[in-house]
Amino acid sequence: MNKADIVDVLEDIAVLLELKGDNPFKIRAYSTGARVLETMEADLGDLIEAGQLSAVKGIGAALVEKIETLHATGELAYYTELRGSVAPGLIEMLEIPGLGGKKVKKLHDAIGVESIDTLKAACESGEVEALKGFGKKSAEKILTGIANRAAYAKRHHWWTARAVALPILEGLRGLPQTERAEVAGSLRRLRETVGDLDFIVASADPQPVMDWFVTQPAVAEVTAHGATKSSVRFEGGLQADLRVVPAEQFAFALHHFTGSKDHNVALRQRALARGYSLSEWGLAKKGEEGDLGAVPRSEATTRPGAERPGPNELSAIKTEKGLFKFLGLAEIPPELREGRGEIEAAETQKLPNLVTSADIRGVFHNHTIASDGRGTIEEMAAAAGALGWDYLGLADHSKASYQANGLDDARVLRMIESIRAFNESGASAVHVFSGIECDILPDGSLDLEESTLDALDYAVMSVHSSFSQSEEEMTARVIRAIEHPATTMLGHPTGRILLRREPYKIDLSKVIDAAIANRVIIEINASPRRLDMDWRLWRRAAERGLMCSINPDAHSMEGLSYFDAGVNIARKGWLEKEQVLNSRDCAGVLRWFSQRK
DNA sequence: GCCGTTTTCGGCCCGACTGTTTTCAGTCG
Repeated sequence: MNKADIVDVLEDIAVLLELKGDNPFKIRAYSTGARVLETMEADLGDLIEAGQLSAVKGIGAALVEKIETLHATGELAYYTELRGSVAPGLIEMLEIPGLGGKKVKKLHDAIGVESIDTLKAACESGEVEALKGFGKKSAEKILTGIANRAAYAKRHHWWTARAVALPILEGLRGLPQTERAEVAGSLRRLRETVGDLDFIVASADPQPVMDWFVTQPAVAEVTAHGATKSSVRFEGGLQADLRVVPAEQFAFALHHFTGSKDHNVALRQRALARGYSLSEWGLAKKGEEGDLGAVPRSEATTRPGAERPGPNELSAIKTEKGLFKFLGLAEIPPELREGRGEIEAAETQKLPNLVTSADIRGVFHNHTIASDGRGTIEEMAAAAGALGWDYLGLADHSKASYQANGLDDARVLRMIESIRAFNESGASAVHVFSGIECDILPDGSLDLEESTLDALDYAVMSVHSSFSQSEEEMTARVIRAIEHPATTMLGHPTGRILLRREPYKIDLSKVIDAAIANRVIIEINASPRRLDMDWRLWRRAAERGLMCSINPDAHSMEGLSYFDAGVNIARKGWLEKEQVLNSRDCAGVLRWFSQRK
């Protein structure tokens, strides 16, 4: 069994234990183990062979044994028994807001609820509200939760979430009571999809801010409305939390709610090692004798032996940068806070100098009316000029993409001529490169004649068919295309459509090796629905010499702006300017193209 | 179940909010 499947089993075990009402810390140990395994860079097989799995922090003797058994046999008696002892319908009940392991267990044990259907019936018959610990409101809330289950569980593309968040953020900043306002969470960390929005506001007068937030026209439902925290759900299902804090706590709250959880845990451990307890409230010095962690701050200050950082020490921390500095770290950009080595890098001044949108001088993978785009050469070039770019690459589909009106060899040659004429007309300061998005056919051969490909400035090779090939077939198919001398870059290497279509099966580590060996670029397809290749793979691949191109896959003039989403992914992948081809000027790009040929 | 400059037991992040209670448990992030 591979690593990803083992991660799933460990997560499953945690959920099942929760439903059985097991020790919460044991449950956490399984969740932690799953996360540690998932984010681990080393190869699991190698680690097991070397007997080093137990050296990984968070994986102890019991997990080592279970992971090794799963890796070797694909089965685990403990897991099988556990699954047999919990009604399968209980698991999905956890998706209903307000229901956790204990309440689900109680519903099951006390009134025999075994599925969402029987739960619905029990709410409607009054059985639930009669249960001790539940009441009329609980039953109503559960029914609402069941009715909206699909919308609640849904994640949203980063691009979409940002469009919802920005007007709210602007509104919050415009309120007279607001001193500072930011959006935190996965949106700020630039994750490819976002589950909910977290707004943090600094204000001495929270109530008007709360009231404004819950009465916005886009709000479909108010799920909490407290003194310092409110939660709403917007049309479309996106949920948002607002927290209002005093100005002196803003940096701590912003950091805390930006996450990720793994990053926060690591940073807290670092603070503890230095004698401080870190929370969204701030930093508190731990007492000399005994731990004051559970004591409210107001009491802690009056307790003998309790020490907090002096006023100078604390008031000096007004920004996240100040917080990191206090802990001996360089400022870690939000998009790197994923618990993947950023703290070690910040400690040793080895954080990357991340590529920015301003570094981008042009983009390569874009379509025109020649295939399935909406703009002409002239219109696309003008749009590129408006973005301040030096050049634009046009790469329409090839003929195998029949549904997209792909170009055959003759049409490609005519397109090259049109682009040459456009460049020579002097009508535009933007230089247009002639390219193609050429289909990789099921056997790994290319969809156009070699002489046609040679006449182009560059070629992007992509898979658009036979997605259901085996991993071996797909990997061999793509590598064959990478080895073709006409190949400049590989387009959307997994074919995934976020929240809609799974990636096809492919061994990307082999693909990356082949790309490096053949000096072929892999793109970050910047379409907000793709963001492929995934950010998690870039750091190691680029360190080993893989070149990136950030490509919006624009099918219209507006689509060019997607490059921003691609820059986000490059930043999450620790990429610097030098590792991104389209941060080079025209001459630099031409040099790369000519060296490949 | 994991961990250890508190090292084989006894902790494990912790505070806000809700709904049910009448002082708190459960959920959530």
